Amino acid sequence: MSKNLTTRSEDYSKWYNELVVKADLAENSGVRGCMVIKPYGYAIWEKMQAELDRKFKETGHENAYFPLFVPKSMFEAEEKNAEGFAKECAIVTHYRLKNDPDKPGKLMVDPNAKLEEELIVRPTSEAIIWSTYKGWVQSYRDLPLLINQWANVVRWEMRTRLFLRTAEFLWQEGHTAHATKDEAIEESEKMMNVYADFAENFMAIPVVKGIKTETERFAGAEETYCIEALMQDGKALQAGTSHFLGQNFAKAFDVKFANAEGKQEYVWGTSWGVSTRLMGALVMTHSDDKGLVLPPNLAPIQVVIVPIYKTDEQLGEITAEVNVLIEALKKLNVSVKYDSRTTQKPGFKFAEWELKGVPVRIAVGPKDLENGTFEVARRDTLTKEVKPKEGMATYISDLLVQIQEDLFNRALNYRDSHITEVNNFEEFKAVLNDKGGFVSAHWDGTAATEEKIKDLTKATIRCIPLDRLEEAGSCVFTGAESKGRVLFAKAY
RNA sequence: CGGGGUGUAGCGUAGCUCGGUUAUCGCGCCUGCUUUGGGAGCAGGAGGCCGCAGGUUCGAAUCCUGCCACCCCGACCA
Repeated sequence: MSKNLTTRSEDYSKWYNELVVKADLAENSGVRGCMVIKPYGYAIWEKMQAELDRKFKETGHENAYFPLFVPKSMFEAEEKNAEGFAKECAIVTHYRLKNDPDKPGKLMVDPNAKLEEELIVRPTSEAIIWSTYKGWVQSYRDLPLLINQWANVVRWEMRTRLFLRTAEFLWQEGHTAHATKDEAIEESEKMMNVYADFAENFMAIPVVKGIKTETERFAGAEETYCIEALMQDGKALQAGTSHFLGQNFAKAFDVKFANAEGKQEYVWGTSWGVSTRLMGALVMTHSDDKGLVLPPNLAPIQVVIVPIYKTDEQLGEITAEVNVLIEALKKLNVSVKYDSRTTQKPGFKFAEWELKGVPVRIAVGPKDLENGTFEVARRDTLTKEVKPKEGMATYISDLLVQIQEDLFNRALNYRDSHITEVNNFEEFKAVLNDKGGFVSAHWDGTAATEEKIKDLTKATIRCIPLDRLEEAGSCVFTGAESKGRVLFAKAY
């Protein structure tokens, strides 16, 4: 395996390869850039799912499921969208194998089982969902339609990258239909905000909210809202998108409704999604050279307790003490694991749980039994302190809150100190190469300039920040008139 | 698809230029004893179609041909 995700470390490839495999996060299956997500990694994904699902329900959405296969004719109905994804589709052309007469024991595609019409393995589900919506919407009373789907999708990328760009990935995709343009725009913005809140408060990943330029916009959308995060190596990562689709899909799939006056109108649409890519963002935002660092809100195991003992008798005493603490922690909804394995030594366990990113480790040994204490270690700061056992559960519970906050603030400081305003192209290139991060610069608003800058520097416009100052300026590249600064960066 | 590289035990590797006993070393794994407050030590042990298929040769991990897979750099992209 090769270098995949990065931290601050310059020599990241080696430790990360170790990490991914040993941390049980995932292993590259080696099949067309697909990814096996191992149990520990999947537990993280499940926590993300649960939190997102809660937020979606809270904002009035329901889950549903649509087919994996999309008939080609249906796929191509919305032309821009189809064109945008055409180059990365897996296609089903046959439905049967048969014994190969030339190679005993081997199978071959049965040429007689060719499909009349090819099936596209969904790279995204707009087509199949909008073709379904046609039958679900007749009246303004049927609107809005607020649906989310948890699914896998396939995008046959030429080059893949663990977590960030795998051929198959897991995601959620929301698809909504509305009676008015304003309502649809409001929905897209709302979901962008849901994502931003999730990234920042749950994953402790600070993000910039913004809109994409026309070049970077989702194929088939009128406007793409996004959240952009900054990784520890200075590269940007698109962490989530929310699209205002206008009436493009409604027109392509003929989704109309009768308004209160009985007049037929096309509905207005949105779609929005986040994927397992967020797990890559998680690693690249918080991890260090000892392995993962998980924010407490996201950690499947928040606290691990490691006993240190010489005899079975000691272990018994320690376990009795630990059980009291575990009960108290559980009452405070802290997820705790007692690592009582007799097959590994304490030092080994310390290293292993650090690799897995467990936020807090508690060690208990004979000394602690004697003194009535526990040793508490933080994963994020790698600091240790000895604390009295009285009030330990509450202390830990508060500490988890503190760690969550500290992780976010640390990432935020890093991000904020890596947004650099530049006013000429020399400076632009220098900052990009020497410092990295976001470069905030004036842009003349043309795709041509965006393209040229990309060719010269590999930096793209990550977004036009929603909170940007509207000010007159001159484009960093052409000197032409600009209405405000945009964020450039090299991106994943 | 273009350019470069690599395939040897679960993982990481030496050997290949210049063919020659039983394929090297480390990690991991198994057994035993001693250990246990930061990835233990010693002793013993198991584990290999040397990517696949042909060819050259008395003899191939090594030379030749073809194929396959993976990685890196580009183009593409969440």
